[in-house]
Amino acid sequence: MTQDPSPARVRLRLVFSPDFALGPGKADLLEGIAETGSIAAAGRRMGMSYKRAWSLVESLNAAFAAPLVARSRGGARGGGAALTEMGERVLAHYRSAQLKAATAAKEDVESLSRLVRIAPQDDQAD
Amino acid sequence: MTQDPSPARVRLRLVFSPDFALGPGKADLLEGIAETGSIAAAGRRMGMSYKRAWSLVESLNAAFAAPLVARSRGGARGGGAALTEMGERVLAHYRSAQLKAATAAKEDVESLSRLVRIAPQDDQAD
DNA sequence: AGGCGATATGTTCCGTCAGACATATCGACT
DNA sequence: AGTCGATATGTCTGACGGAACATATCGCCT
Repeated sequence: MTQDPSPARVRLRLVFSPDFALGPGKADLLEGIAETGSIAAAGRRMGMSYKRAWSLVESLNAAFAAPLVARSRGGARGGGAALTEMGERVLAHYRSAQLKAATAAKEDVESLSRLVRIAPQDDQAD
Repeated sequence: MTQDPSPARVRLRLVFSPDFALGPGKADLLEGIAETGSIAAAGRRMGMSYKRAWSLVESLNAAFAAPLVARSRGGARGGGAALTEMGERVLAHYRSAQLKAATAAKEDVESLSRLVRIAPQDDQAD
């Protein structure tokens, strides 16, 4: 009883300035880069064009005190990208914030989900 | 010391389905309707076209088990709109979720804000 | 009856953003 | 030297969304 089919996903967006915000998109991209070691691969994995992935990395690197993603060109396997220490820290903090926020809001979100007409959701797009 | 100029605003977006989500925009609109008693006035107040405000109300009313906004046409002052009991509940739950989430994520968000290059923000648009 | 002010709804137009293509460049390795 | 695979960057075009504009409708009040 009291089934919880899908209490709605909670998306957290941190708005630092009118020109820069950190949300699920950039966070997932950072995670993808950490795991694949490549901007292109991370982008492909989440169905994003290389161009878009690259521009997101640009804005991330420009927004923080130090670059989050270290890129290298050429070489044996063409090149690659990896998170810097700063990148790891930013990602970790975002994930932490996300988890804490979702946990804290859980009660209210579940209440809201019960008021929604239906709410069928399958994949976790974006 | 340790001034907290602007630890970034936390925006909460509740995604119920691929077709419907509840975020700051709709929440503020609901609040505006509750305060002004009019869709048009609420829209104007937040620099939004009447058409857009109206369509947001449409989607809100369609998404929940019962309408959130009761509208009336004609009459002494032309008509108006007000939140239903369901509307009040939804708004209250969203505000509560927002507050709890922001509080829970405060630590991490402040840490992130300290890592950002600058972060000047003035008004609270959108 | 006519006016007023707000809801209701359609149409048109335009700026923006994202995707698709197209290259250029780099550097270790064979 | 040439290949390979990834980063780096520019151009163009189509789709989407929002703004602007235009009406229609409703119902209390004067």
